[in-house]
Amino acid sequence: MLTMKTKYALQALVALAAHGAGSMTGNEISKRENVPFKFLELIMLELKKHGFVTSKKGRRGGYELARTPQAISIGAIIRAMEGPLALLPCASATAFKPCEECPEPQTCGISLVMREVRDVTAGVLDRVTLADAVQRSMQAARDGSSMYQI
Amino acid sequence: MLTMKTKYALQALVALAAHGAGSMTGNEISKRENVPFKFLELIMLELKKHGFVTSKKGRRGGYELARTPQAISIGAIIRAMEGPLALLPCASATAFKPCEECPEPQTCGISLVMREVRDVTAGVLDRVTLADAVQRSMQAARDGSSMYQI
DNA sequence: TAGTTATCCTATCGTATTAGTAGGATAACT
DNA sequence: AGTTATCCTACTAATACGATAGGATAACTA
Repeated sequence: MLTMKTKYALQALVALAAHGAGSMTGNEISKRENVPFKFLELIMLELKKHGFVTSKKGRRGGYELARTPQAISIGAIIRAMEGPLALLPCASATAFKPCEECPEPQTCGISLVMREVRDVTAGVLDRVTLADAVQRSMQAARDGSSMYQI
Repeated sequence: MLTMKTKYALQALVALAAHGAGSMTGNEISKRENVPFKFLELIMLELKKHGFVTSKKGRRGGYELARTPQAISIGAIIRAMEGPLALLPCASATAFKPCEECPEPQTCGISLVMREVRDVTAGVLDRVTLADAVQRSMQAARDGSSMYQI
């Protein structure tokens, strides 16, 4: 399970992506996404340090995506906030660490299974971007509302 | 990331599967898998309550798989020890729970992405069994040793 | 039947993480 | 100068994690 921090980060970035060009203030994001304002501030700070957003202080300030929504993958966000995607350190591509109790890390069956899980997980998360998330959301809204339009 | 408890549980069950027919004592599993004995006891108790192993007390006692290794999936073990496989409650098939802050849970882009991740993750973990893990391990050992036999 | 061996069960504990909250410093705009 | 927004550090209550401890109970053996 993802932490609330990571979930809020995803919500904030998707909100910025959906908002299009221009910036949003912390207050706007907080209200739109129902995220506690002061907590959101910490998260935006972290997102800025990781290079996902830029910010401007003072009047007419706010946050903006540092890159296009097509260039930011969900996987990159989760990795930055949460750490590796893999279920075990010995199955991680980006942060591999053998289990010290494992006599044969190369032939450990559990590790082999977890590497397969990691590959399919990363396969989705590194391919899907903020733009995709926004688009899927709009598509689902269209599909849902069409039920009542027939 | 899985907790140590879940990882130890997987190690213990794979050890039992690899051991074949008959039982292993907590001591044997603990030594073979380098898991602290008293911690392992708690884990085996939990695995028993979840129906993965049976146990016998006293001399010639020990733990045994309750079903064949082919009939126990890695996913079932992880779910029992750790909870749902999904990254968010709103993306879980077995423990779905909408985000209370989400105005439109059906059309949330993040949720849609996470449901896709859940599906591919469960696709692997619910398909792969203890028997598969043991077999993959043996296969990897063969492949590895053959490098030195050419 | 006494002793040994193994699981069963409850309690405890130090550390780290999580999910925030608080309060002021700093920068930018009017 | 005043307002508005981000920046930064510190703090905190609650929970989870990774064990450890100690005795109760059941089963087998001599």
